Amino acid sequence: MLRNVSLFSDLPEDDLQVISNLAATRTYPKNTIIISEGDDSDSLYAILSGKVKVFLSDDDGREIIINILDAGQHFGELALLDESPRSASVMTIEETKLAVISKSAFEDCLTKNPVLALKIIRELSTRLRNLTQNVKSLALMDVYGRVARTLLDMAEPTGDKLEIKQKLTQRDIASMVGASREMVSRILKDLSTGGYITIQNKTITINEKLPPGW
Amino acid sequence: MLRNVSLFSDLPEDDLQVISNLAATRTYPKNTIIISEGDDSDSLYAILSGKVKVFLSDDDGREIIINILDAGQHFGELALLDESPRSASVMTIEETKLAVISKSAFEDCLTKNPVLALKIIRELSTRLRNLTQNVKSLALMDVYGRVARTLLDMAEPTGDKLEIKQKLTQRDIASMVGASREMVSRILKDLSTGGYITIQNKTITINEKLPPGW
DNA sequence: TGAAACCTGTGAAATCGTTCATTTCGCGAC
DNA sequence: GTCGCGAAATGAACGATTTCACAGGTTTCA
Repeated sequence: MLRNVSLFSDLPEDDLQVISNLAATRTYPKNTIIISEGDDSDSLYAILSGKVKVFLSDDDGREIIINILDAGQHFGELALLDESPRSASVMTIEETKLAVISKSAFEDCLTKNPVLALKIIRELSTRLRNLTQNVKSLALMDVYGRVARTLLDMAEPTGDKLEIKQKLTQRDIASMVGASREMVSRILKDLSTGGYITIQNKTITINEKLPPGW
Repeated sequence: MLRNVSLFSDLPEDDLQVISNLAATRTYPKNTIIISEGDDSDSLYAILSGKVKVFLSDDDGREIIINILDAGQHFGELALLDESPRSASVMTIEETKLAVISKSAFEDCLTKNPVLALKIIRELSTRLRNLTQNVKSLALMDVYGRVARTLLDMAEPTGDKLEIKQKLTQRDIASMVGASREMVSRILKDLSTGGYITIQNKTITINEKLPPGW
């Protein structure tokens, strides 16, 4: 089952076996915190099923979501690569089954498989790019633009439309773009009445016609 | 001279020699663009002397600075690791001497020195952490807080005070925190009259007494 | 099924930050 | 010295966004 985790997908069978033997499988209910920013734990988690959000929060409980991950993806490798405290928090957003991989097991594997290092580099790179774009839009775009960008980012082609599979509440979107829930409500309404998006049963579809500047 | 670049500091002599031979050394005047976001060039640059800023900008010319680098540091490795277009722009902020290293030379070196891969991973990790913090403050803090955080981040202990070596204009700070120059002006004044910082000859010193919440 | 919890829509007021306009300051070039 | 120019200060107007308040909906789950 670890074979379906992208990070391990082309690892030799025996290494995977080793990891697999050392990994614990656990199931967490919805809304459970797996990692808290600042902790100095050092496990790597692979998502076998379910969904989690990676986020940052301040003392007032305001939060910003920087990623939503699901089956086949993994998280927690950063603390393990550079031995620093957790840089973000992770919480399940539905019941989630995780494989917990210890630092030592992973390190063994890393030294034996140089390919894995490359894969990690590749991955850190894309995360760096995403975060960079995130900084850019937070610093340079208004809320309207950020919502637009986020919707486009999450949309996948389905038929001849772009559709956002993920069911998101306005609160979720607000946390992703760093804005208030009310603002998102008003913007979604604007986009909706403008004919740019269609919302049915919490699923957002982006129509052909795009607002100026998209 | 490449030996002083942190990335290469513990590379075997002969590998360094190879890179050194293949690298071109160039000197750029102040305010020269080395890399533009979106380009698909793929060189790695090591700073031999001088200083550059890594930034993102939008069509209106507004910009956000995500990093300032100087001698011994390097940039441009991302495009080289994952073959994507440049994720940010880089411009000299004073006369700067750079070693330009080709993709192939670097890749050779990377496959021959697994240590280098680890070093890169380590480095990407810290950049990821920094950017993550950046997103956090852009999303959750007000301008006042972001200026404060940025000043603290840049300060180094000198004597019994914290001092910011780097001479920064208000415009620079504004671009680093994603705010208007005027706002920074007002905030610096507040911090100054509050006795929290002292500005002499464009050098900012942070005093013991810290505003609430720091 | 019914209550609690959560999501959504929307107006009005308040707040934060930008933009604009103008003045002043500091400094290097000549 | 002083001219010229970018940097900095500052008030005022404007604009974007948040906050608050409240009124339905919808989902969840005991």
